[in-house]
Amino acid sequence: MTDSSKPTLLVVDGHSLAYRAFFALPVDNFTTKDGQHTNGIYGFLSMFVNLIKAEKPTHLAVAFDTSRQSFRTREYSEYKANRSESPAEFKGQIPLLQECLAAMNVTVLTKEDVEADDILATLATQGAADGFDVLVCSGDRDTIQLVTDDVTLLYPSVQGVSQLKRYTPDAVVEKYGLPPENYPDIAALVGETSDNLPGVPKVGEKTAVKWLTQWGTLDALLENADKIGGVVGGNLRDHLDDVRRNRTLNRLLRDVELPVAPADLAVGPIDAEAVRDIFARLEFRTLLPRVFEAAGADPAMAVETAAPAVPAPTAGEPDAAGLAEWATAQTGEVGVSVIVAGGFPQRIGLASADAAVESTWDDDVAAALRDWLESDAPKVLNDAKQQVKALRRAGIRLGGLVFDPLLAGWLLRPSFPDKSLADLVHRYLDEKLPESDPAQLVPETEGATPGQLSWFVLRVADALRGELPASVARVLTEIELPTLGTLADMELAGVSVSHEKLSTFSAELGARSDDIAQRAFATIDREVNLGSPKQLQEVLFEQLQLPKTRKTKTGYSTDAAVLADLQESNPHPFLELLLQHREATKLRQIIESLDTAIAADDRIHTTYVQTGSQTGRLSSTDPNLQNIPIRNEESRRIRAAFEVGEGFETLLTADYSQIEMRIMAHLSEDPGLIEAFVSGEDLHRFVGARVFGVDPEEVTPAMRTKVKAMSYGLVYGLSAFGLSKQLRIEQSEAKQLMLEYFARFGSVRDYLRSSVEQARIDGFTETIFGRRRPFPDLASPNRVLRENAERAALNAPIQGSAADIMKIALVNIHEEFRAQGLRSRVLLQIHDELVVEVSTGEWDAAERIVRDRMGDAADLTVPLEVQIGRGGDWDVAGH
DNA sequence: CTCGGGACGTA
DNA sequence: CGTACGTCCCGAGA
Repeated sequence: MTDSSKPTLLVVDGHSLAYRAFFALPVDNFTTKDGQHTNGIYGFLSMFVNLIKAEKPTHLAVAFDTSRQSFRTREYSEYKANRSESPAEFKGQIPLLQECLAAMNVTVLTKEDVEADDILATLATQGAADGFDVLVCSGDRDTIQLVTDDVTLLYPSVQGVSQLKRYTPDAVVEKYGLPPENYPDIAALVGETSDNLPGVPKVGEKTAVKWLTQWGTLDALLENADKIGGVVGGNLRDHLDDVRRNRTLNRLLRDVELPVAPADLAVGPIDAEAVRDIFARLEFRTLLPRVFEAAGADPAMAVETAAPAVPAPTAGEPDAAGLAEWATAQTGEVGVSVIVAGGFPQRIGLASADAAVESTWDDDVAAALRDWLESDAPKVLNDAKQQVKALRRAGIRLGGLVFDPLLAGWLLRPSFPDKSLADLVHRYLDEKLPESDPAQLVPETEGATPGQLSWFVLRVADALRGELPASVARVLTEIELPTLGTLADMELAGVSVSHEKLSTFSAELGARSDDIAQRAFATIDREVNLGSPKQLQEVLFEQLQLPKTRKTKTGYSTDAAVLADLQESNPHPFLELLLQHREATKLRQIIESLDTAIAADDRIHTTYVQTGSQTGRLSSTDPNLQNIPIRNEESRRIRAAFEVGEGFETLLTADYSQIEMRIMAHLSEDPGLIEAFVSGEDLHRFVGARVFGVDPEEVTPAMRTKVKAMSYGLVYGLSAFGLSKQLRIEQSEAKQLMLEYFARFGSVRDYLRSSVEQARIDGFTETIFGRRRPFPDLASPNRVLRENAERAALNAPIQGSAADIMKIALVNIHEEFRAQGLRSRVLLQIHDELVVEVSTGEWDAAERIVRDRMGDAADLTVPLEVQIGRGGDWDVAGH
């Protein structure tokens, strides 16, 4: 037991423990979707938090080796020379582990020319002298020499890093028969295979201990080596130098110069935001609460963030007139927070830099504030869309929205969208937003009031503005904020969907999938759950003995591509039926989820997540209307259920043709590609003619398919391997195709190469309009990670520019419809397509506006071509 | 009950 | 060994 009155210093050898974890944990279970291996990090941290929870250290440090070179390798070049190079998969984890520790506010120590254990020895020695109870945690047996009454060693057992054995002086004596300070003598005699330090042949621990007990010290033993008989005595005499060398090398340095003393290592509060970020990157989920728990278990490690330096102003509660008076008197920006309940405003709070007011929302407040809310007076709202929607339901169209911290935060860091004001307050103000605990009936802490929220919103906005590069600030002001208002209207409008059409189709599919299932069961003489990949694997690979397919984390793949391959090589009726069953049930699921999403107004109101992608695209949820099937004839019946609403004349669909290839032509300035688009010829026919050296009319469908796949693949960073797989052609042919392609469109290759190179230099990519996306992994030593980043970086400016263009077009169309007093409205955006509900008599005007505003949304070196369709439902309109 | 994985729909 | 998303179901673990 440690003396509870003394502070406890815990020092850990990060390298050796992470290395053990690396081999103990299966890498398959610890790889991020990007391919970063995390088993060493996970295993170390898991052990580490358990250790903190159990030992509750007051002071803490983790030491790492800097390299394999140290003073020991200089003294004895063979030192550790038998160790194979540690795998690259492990090395790449060390910087990330150090990042985790930094986020947890744990001091990380390294020093050139010494090993981690020397740092531990130094800290342990100083700590004991300074009155600490010291815990040393290392996987290197040499640290046994550090054990004293004040220093306890925690050593991982053979079971792995989760079990730690405690070495006190008594425990050392019990295990080795000698006190800790003699352990290096034993080790010097026996040798240490893992350090490539050979000892005396045939001498093990037993003999070493016997000798040392007999002679008292190693020196005495070595001096009297000639008195020892037998073969082992001879061996000892032959290896005296080895033993002396071993003893020199296994003595840990206790006087390494360090930038810190034990007292400087006091455990501090963890940086909750940073921990969340790095853990999210590493895809650690279960570990996150454990870290917080371990941190919370000790007040010294508690997650705490400073209270605001200046407390939030107490919000006044004037009456409706007073509220309006306060608002109109403001000359600067005003923070606004509308508390929404059931889709309508419930409370509203306003704040300036030093004052706040708030009120419950009622008709009087709405009437009093309407003019100001609708005016251009500058306002800042966080996550404004839902508040804008609530106000519109209450008959007020918010004006003067100049900033939204949530959007700004996403533009700065699209890979970690901060989800709430609290996240933003923490990250950008380093303060804690007062929040009441919803789990408590009577909350201990008061949450911020609407007026105070608004005050925080304003301050976060200021902090964010300071970080936004000018080009990104323009994207916010000119693209994102106007888009926000447009999306609010689109969501409120919703799209009319026929319950009848859906339910008829669903019933058909239900009957069909049951029938298919029965027939499938008949072919294998038993019933299984066709929706269970696990049960399917049993059927396919055990019962039917089909050849094993692509490996997955949990076994072998049974996806559609794999099943199609199997059907070709090993035909079996079950395979075809399974595919049909998948198709029918998938469609049915989509239909059912759409059906349940139809609201009381017979329309579906999706939610567009403006911060939902890393490239600048929107995403759509509850339900997702951006993935409604279209690829086969039957699935289009789903689109047919999306109808023009009552009181409107028709649906209009408008989509950009080949917008990404056009952006590629613009960015690469490739003369051939530009000519293709300017000529107005079918793109793939034109490209095919160039690549295959024939006239455009001689391009066969097969040739067209190939160049089409090639062109689209370019935008994604497709390899020859991928191209060959997709086209089911030889890799050599795919390679040849790429060579021919680039021979004719060389600037495309130049552009793609240089854009990734520029991103490597800048650390980010940029769209035509200045939207940025950071790519830290372009510099990663991990090849998988780096190459993934390269493909994403290749794609980001193209996909992102397309997203920018569509947003600009969408906003312009929406605003022109309103400016011209049309009832027609945009309902849906599906990345490069818009669905518009056209009011009676407005077709010509609407069609012209859509075509023009999509066509002139960006000024590229190639024209933006738009295809328009018309019909009473989405299926017809989309043709 | 939550969570990860597999599968699959779209651009 | 092709970018960007969201949703469903299953099965494992709490």
